[in-house]
Amino acid sequence: MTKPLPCCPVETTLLLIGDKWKVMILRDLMTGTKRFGALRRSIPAISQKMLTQQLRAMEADGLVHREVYAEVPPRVEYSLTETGESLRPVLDAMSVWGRQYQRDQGEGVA
Amino acid sequence: MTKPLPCCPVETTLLLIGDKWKVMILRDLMTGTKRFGALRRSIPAISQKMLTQQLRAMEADGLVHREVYAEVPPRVEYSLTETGESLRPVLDAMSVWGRQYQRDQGEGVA
DNA sequence: CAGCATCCGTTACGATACTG
DNA sequence: CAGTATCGTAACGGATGCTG
Repeated sequence: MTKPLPCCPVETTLLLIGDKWKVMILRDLMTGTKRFGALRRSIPAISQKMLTQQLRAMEADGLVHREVYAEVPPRVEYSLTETGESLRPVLDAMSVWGRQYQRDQGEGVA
Repeated sequence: MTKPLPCCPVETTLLLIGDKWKVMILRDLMTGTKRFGALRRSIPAISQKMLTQQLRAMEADGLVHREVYAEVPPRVEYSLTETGESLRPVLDAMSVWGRQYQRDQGEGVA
């Protein structure tokens, strides 16, 4: 057990998606199955290490499905599991709030 | 500007509440105004430094209101701003999902 | 192409001590 | 009571090089 032991549901959720990269990966996979390289390209500035790491974590958490094709050159496709899909409302709520917040406060930000 | 520059609304939200401590503080303040010491006592294992730090950040972000009473002994009360209050649906969504997730994964958290 | 192992700098965080 | 300041460690995360 490497997890810092959540005490409430909110924290559970946060442990699973409360990460800059994870939400971006999720957002990306929300639009459909993607290859490793595609994810990497579509997420600016993410290192390969981080991408692998986060994907593995999310796979272990049952949010992401990893399909490995034994071909040459190798191909690995990532997609959301049902559980991962079920996060959509949560991410939407965050997105809606974030947008509203930016309108409220982010006016002065150039 | 210390913020890592968010590119999408989801990330904006995450930057503001995507933190173990912040959600706990928010949850706490959702039930009403609380003093510094009360917050500290109600949040297990948080260091005083972290509490101050997070509260200041949230204050700067306009989520939390800080009321200082010039008395002896000093008293400082924290409460949610309207913006902070508006996070309730988001936290609720996270809470609902987290609870469902725990049930799905059969994680019997003692 | 996808991924792992290693090194290594930066930052986060906790513990502690001091102040109004 | 509610902080601030300092310090040392631990973890995070990026860059690079090697493999199937």
